[in-house]
Amino acid sequence: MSAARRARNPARSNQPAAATPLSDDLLTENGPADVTERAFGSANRNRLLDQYFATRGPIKPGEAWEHAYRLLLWIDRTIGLAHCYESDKCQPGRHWYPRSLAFHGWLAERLGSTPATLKDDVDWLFRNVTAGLDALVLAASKSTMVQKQRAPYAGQGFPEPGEDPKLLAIVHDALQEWLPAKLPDSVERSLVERIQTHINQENKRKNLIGEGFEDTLAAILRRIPGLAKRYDIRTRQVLHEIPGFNPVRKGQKERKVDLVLIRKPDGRRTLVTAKWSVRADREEQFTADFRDYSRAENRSEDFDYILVTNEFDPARLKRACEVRVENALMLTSVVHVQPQGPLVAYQDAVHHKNWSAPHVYKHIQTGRLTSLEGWITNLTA
DNA sequence: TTTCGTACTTGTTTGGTGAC
DNA sequence: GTCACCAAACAAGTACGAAA
Repeated sequence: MSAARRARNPARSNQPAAATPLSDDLLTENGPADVTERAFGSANRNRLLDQYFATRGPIKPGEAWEHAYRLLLWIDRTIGLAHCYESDKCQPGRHWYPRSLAFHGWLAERLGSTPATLKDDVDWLFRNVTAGLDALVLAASKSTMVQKQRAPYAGQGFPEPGEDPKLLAIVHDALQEWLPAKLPDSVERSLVERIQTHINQENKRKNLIGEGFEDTLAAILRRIPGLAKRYDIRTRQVLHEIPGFNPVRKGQKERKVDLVLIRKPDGRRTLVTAKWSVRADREEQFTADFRDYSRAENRSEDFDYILVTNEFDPARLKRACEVRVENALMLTSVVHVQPQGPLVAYQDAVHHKNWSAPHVYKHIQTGRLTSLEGWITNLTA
């Protein structure tokens, strides 16, 4: 990467970067001054992570999962419970609803919260990313630039941004008994815009969970006493920039590793694939990545290949623990943010011999499926 | 500097199969 | 009929690199 490009994309330099200021045009009088144009981008994520940890001091291995959940775990708005599985299967009456209830209650207790207030104790990163974004989006629709763009069409009845007659009808229908009079048009538009912005922001969460999970893990590891001194910790590292790996052949695509830990005393390399959740297509990717890493390795030395995940599905966890390459387990370790979570969720299924849950229970017992705490403790040993 | 295409991440939606 | 499990298509956003 050129120096000029690195300057334009400070996040890729692995160095904390200052937030990019917004143009004045997008700021309201009361608008946020510190919201970046790339609110979900690396620079803003790391700025917020620094802010989150600024008052918290060093982290003990046993606290790592709490920080991961406080930062990233969210409440599924359709059921009001902590998200642990696909939304459709968690709806009331379906088989993951009681499991979501169990997990929600357990988590509230463990975080010193209550089932009612847990929503305020998790999802810190997303709530802070979007805190100013709502105002920003609403301000953008009224900015001088927008007024200028609409000027040639003034008075021709063009729809205003955010007009949604159906949504408005729902609001009116629900509130007609309590509304003394029709709301002014400007109030109606503002209300609809705020509702739409609120819903749209939720759709952006997945973008924070992706690289945000990698950044959160790195931020936690760097704050474990002694770990940052002992390991070189890098996120989204190009494979050939890791000691002992060849560059890709000409014409082939560069490989990046989600998280890399290089032990300073002996150069032992730990390649981490961080996936908040797992799907079948991503499982295939684990194997493809591992084969590429193995082919590129040029020291003839072992390296560790670790999956860190928050997947709750027992079948997917089981497969991750058991996937083999050339008659050996492919993953050195499978790390779950907090294995007690899945166990609490599907305790009803751990004795069902034909399901995957008992296998997951066994993998946890044997240490094949370990916790964030267990993995970090092992790193510091 | 801006625009566009591509690659990548995530969760959601939809639909299917097989066991019980 | 219910549930676990599987798979593909999709949606939304970030980031990179090339071209204009």
